[in-house]
Amino acid sequence: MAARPLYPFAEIEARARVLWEKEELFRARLKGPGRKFYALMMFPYPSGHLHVGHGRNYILGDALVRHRLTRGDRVLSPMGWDAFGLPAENAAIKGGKHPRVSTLENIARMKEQLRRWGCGYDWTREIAACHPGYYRWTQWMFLQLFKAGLAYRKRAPVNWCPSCATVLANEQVIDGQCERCGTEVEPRDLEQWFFKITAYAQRLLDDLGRLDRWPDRVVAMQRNWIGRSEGVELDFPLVPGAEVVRCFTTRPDTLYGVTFVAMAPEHPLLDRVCQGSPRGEAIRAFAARARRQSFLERASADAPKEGIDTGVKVRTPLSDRLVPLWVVNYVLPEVGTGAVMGVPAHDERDFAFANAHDLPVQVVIEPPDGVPEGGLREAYTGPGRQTNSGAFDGLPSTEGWQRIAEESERRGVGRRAVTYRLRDWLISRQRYWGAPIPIVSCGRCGLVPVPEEALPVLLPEDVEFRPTGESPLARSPAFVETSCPRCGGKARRETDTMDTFVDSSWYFLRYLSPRDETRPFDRALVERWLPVDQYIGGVEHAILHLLYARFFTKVLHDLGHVGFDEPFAALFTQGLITKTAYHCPEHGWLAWSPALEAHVASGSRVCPETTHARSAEAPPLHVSLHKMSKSKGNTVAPEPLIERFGADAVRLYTLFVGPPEKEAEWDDAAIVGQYRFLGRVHDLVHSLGKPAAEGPEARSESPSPPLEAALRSAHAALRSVTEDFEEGFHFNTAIARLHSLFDDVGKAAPLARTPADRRALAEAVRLGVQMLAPFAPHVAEDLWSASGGSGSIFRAPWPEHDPGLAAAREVEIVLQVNGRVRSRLLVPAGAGEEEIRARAIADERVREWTAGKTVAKTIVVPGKLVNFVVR
RNA sequence: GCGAGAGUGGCGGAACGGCAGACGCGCGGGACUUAGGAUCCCGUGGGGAAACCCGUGCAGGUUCGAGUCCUGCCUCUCGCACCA
Repeated sequence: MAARPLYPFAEIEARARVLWEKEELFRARLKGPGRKFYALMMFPYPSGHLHVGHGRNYILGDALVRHRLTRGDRVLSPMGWDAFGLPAENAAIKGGKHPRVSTLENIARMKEQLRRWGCGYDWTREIAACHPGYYRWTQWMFLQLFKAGLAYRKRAPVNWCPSCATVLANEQVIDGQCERCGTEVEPRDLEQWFFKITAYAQRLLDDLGRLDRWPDRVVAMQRNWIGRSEGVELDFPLVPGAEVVRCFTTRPDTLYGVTFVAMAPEHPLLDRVCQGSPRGEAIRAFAARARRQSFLERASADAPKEGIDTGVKVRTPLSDRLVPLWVVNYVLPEVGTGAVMGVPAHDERDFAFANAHDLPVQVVIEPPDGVPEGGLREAYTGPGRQTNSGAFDGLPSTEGWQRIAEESERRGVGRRAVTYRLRDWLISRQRYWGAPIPIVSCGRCGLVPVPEEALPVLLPEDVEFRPTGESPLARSPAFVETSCPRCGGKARRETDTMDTFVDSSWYFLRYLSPRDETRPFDRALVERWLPVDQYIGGVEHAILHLLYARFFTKVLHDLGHVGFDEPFAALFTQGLITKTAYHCPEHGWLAWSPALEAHVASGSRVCPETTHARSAEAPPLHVSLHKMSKSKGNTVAPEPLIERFGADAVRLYTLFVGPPEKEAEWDDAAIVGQYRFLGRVHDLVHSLGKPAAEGPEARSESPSPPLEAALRSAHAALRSVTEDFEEGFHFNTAIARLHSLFDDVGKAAPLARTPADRRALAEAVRLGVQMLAPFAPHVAEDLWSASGGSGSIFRAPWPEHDPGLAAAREVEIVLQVNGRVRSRLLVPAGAGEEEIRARAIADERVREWTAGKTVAKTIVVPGKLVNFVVR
């Protein structure tokens, strides 16, 4: 039974939507007077339904955009769809619809959701990554990188997800599992396409320093991810032999402590080593076994450190000793040079390995407390004085570091080097629903790029979606068989598609000219509108998407396509919305339902899925907070809430739930508070109606104290709410102020008697409604016209606060004795120190507390407090 | 281990070094109702009859005054991680 609504939000919201559409409120004016403001919200993947967690992003951005509109800025707030990707294809495999069909349906549904939330965009600029008019230019981007030598193909050990039947980028592997389906990832050697993002590692790192309007957290994560380390490459010659094993180290100061050298089982010198060793076969067998382990297994901290002594020796540079060469599982081919020098005394891993395999420990950095009796019990990794280090003895290790690096360079046995953790970006996917890589493979000409004028390379419609490890495109002869653009001979198309992160690495450029069929973007417009003034999105994209978009922008800059090299001037990452999720060891994640919630609230920890007799021993429910996700069944759909409380109340609650950069726990029940508030405001403003025409006395006379107080409250609120829009976006406190303001106004309203009173009241109401508008835009339109405003409230300029009114007329001074509040005093706002002191001393309560004691000191903070220090 | 952040009522959360707990939920009481899980009003950190006292993860420190600043811990969250 639907209770009668507190106010007719359904009609009000429908009317407001019509007004905004008629007014074309969000239509961007790309040229003309006024400051430009490019507000960008990360475009969503069209999964089918937005939940309230997504809403936080869009509502925050919408409030910001609406505020900017009232500031007279030329706002560009576009929206689009990150529409390629695995889920649509997986759905097709399950026997459903073609990915194109399901994607378009999802887009339509989600667009309507955004509309119902009241989020406004310039829909004339809508883009979808799966549209040929878009992916044509994604392919164009690929060609630019290819021509610049930044896209290349190579056989490489890659992360393979057996369930999704595709390779994954390093970034898509979480704890050794596929980020999408959770299946354990396997290592495989495959021909793959890469973007050479490592060529930009240093610049991506350096330019982080310019991103002063990005969250520190995100900058730190990117820095971490790029993972620069400075060190020295040292050459260890095989003895006998001409080859050298090259080791990268960040601790050249420990060179004299090397007691073995360890290399990865994938190391290119492995064959050569096996030939020179009587144990060749055993080494080969060990290496083959180690290679089958996943990188995760080998790289995890508690994995057993296995290795085999090759019997081959290498000569250490400078220190000139013969040490054994080992092949070990814990050295990875992709890191550094794929070989490390082993210094058990000063490296924890080497210490553990040396202990397990009886290798000597040679101390070369003196710990501050000396070496304990009986040798080191653990590796000493701190700084100290060089010892047992030949000519370098006695130096502090920091200096030893430099001197050994210099000496190795001078003798040609080493060189300073920088390595990065960042790997090249693997962009090929053996899947259908993505942009085809625009390359043709010709027996005579090799890999030939598709000419730009021949783009797009269209995705064929009729393919089978069974995942086999090969792209579905490979099974479409009409797609595969083609002619070489260079020699005209028979050729085959590349059948892999691009990682969807490629699509999203440049979309912010396309919004400026979304329908342009002649070029990817309009340079003149892009130069005028980029970088994005405010980017808003989830912190989950702190590394991947943002790093790739920065990379693309730098590449486009270097190739002369744009004049800037950072795409996003300011970034705001909002915190996740979490909700309690229920998990049962037997039944997995249980979909949330009111019944389940009640079940758990009743104190039961027994899984409700188990209804039969043995339910007493049924597995218990685990209840914990989780990010909203479909797989955990704890998503909250906005529709029922909008139905019951209206979009404005849901918006207010979403913003009110906590500071936007922090995680917040969703609670449906708490929305009612915002709903009640809006109901009160609605009734209040409608009961006051339109202000009558003022006589001259309304201006000249001053309002009575309660009305003046309400007006002062409005101006004070305006000052602080305006500040919230300038930085931080802490709309939770802004909304709290509006609660208080309308409370004050509601109490003062019945006391209005004179024309001056009514004028003050009308102004307080008008300011309150204007401040409310960005957060609760629909009802604000209604209140605007009910209180005499004309046209859309978003066409009215954001008000300026009156500093005289925003400051209180009287202030309360706290009177302390020894730091404890004992009394209070009301003084005029501008009261000076002497006046306050005199009145404070005269205060009766103060006299009681200071009686018989000596006042040692009196602190007076005008406008704040007086503190008497007594003994 | 490295990096970032957070610990405040029953809950979400407020507090330029200056009245701790704004605002909201919940809860208690009342009003209005045939009725209420609607709405409105009042109350709501703990102790105490009161005066007052105690309270912001723990231990110190600076200060007239510390949730806030400093030192050292503890716990939790997030990111990275045998990274050579």
